[in-house]
Amino acid sequence: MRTRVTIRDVAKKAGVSISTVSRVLSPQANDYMREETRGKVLGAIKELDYRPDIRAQSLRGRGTRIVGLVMPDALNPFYQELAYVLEEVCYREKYGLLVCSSKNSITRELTYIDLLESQKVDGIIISTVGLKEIKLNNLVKKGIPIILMDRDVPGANIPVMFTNNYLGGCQATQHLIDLGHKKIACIAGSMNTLSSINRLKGYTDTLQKNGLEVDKKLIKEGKLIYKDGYKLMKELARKSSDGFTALFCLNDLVALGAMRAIQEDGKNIPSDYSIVGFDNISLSSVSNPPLTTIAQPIKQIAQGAFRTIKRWKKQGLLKKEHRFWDTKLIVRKSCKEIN
Amino acid sequence: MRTRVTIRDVAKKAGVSISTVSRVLSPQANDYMREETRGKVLGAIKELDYRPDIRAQSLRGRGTRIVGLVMPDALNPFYQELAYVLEEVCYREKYGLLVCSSKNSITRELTYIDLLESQKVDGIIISTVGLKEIKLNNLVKKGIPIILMDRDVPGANIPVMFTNNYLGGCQATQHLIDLGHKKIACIAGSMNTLSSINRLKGYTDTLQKNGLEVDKKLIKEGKLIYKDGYKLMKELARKSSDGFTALFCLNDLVALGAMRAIQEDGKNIPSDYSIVGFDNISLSSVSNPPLTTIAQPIKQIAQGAFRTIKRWKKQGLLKKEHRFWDTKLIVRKSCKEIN
DNA sequence: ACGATATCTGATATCGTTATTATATTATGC
DNA sequence: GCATAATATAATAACGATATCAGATATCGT
Repeated sequence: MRTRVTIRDVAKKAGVSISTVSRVLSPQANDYMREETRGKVLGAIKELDYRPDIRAQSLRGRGTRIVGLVMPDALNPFYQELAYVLEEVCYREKYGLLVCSSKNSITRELTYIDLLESQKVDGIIISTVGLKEIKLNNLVKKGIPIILMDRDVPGANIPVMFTNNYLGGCQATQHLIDLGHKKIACIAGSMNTLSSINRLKGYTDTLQKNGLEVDKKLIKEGKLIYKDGYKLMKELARKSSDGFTALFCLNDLVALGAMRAIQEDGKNIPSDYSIVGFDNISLSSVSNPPLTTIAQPIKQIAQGAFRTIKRWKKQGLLKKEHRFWDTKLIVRKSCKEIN
Repeated sequence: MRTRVTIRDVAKKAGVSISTVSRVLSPQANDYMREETRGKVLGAIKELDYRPDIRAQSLRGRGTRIVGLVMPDALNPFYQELAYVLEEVCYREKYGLLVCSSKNSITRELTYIDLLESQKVDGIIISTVGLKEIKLNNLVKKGIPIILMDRDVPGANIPVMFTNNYLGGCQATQHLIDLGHKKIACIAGSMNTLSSINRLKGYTDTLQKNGLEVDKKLIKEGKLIYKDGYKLMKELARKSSDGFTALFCLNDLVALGAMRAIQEDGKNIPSDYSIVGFDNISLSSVSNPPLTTIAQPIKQIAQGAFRTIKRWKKQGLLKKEHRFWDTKLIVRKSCKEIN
């Protein structure tokens, strides 16, 4: 087993000093070098198939070229797709992405933060379950850029990337109203996250703005998973006396669960119920019928988070940076006009 | 902005030398230490909220505690679930998982290998698109454990973790035969991967073993994605003169696409067609009807790969290690007995 | 009380790189 | 031809940790 190739081996083979090799690897300002020397070095690098050791580089003040992504639920297609686009962003800049799922456990989240801290990652992007202000500020003090997604932590001076969930809730509801629906039910998340609260507020505000009544009986709370969508839709349908004709689901998974429940009962979508989801997960475009939904700006969030990290590393944290990106209505086949 | 906390700061605060701190951090054999001293050090560590720098540790010969996962398609639920269980395995051992999706591009794959090499990861787990023997052996010579999944590369002395795809094909087909089906169609992948070939071979062999004819017209090839499942099922149904009653799909995504096509044509599952998929992705348990499928041993693959890496690092590569794990039939509601 | 051994801690070289500083070589101006 | 500047390379000290070796103190037997 040949041993590891280091900058020393390259220098030896090229017949120059390690400084010269380093100069080829990472040129400084005002660095002169003969083309011939540079050629010799590049030749040796190629011949030995040498790769600089990022750990060693980073010890000398360069970054580790790793960012950590901490998400609460790696089985949720929305986060999977977020991870996917973030990976793409990282790839383009030759960064590695370390994915961590906290599984909604605070302990796990903290353990992962520890790990990322030890790895001295260049930044952490997190949709946090339970990080507190002090912990966050400590991380910042230690020089680790950290970006929040979707959830702000009051008192912490940390950038946050937000989806404009309120707008999404409005868009979904308005779409249904525009199609003539007057009784619109809603399957919501448990009301402990800001994103759920804002989507629901978009829903209720839009109803009221259009002179429609908000009927508490038509709002069901649960976890934003397939199973709960199924279960809660069954509950809603049981009291069909309420006679709603449309349904806004706080995410696509829930919408798909609800669709399943509806179809199981022999009803049709969109003839009997119009449905709008949220997230625009890839599944929603191949469901039966394809689901009308609200697309989250995941590309913008991923790019925004990554760029903020790079800027932060370079120039320090400038000011509290809260960024909102707008959602977009994606019309497919799960809604129908009525009168 | 407070600067980074290092072992030096801890030593200073505890009033000991950095050697002593290091001894607390990573005890050697025959290391003695007074409880009092150890306590002082631990106190200082806690007070300063110190985390050892893995980069520096790894420079001194310890690992980086990172493994890289390279997969061809991060949008395929099967790989997503594989990544999920692998992350769990890593988490338990306090390793980080760097996920890389090659998107079926050889260039991307190579770029990622470069990145992982530079990061000096402790191991690479890869379902490769196009790595060649030389490249692999070079990695090994450089001391980077690499584990293949699903695809062997002839000539390379690299451990491979296999799903027993042949068995899976047999189990699926036998299940349908046991239910009385005589004409069983198959939607296969494009025949350039070993796993597809073996699943299909399981299918044909099992048909023959049971005295049934292999009808080429009932075998459709395509990509193993939802869309192709939909499309190919439509093609199969068009020539309904062939009169098949059951369908084996080479993965669940394809099966779900086929189900959609069947239901769109007003037919029922399992009354009109019995269907078996492959992979047991989480989606398959919530489809309508829930899909009978073949579960891949992803936990075993993930654990096997990880453990092999650790063993390799410790003891070197012992011998060519090809491991097969068996699939398992998961019976749900997409198949029906006929006579 | 002395040396031998056991127990505890510190000084230092090292890992693979880069940044700073120093040194060597060539070119330029007068 | 000689000082000066411009160009090109090398020597060396860090970065943050660990492992080796050496030094200091405590314990013990005789």
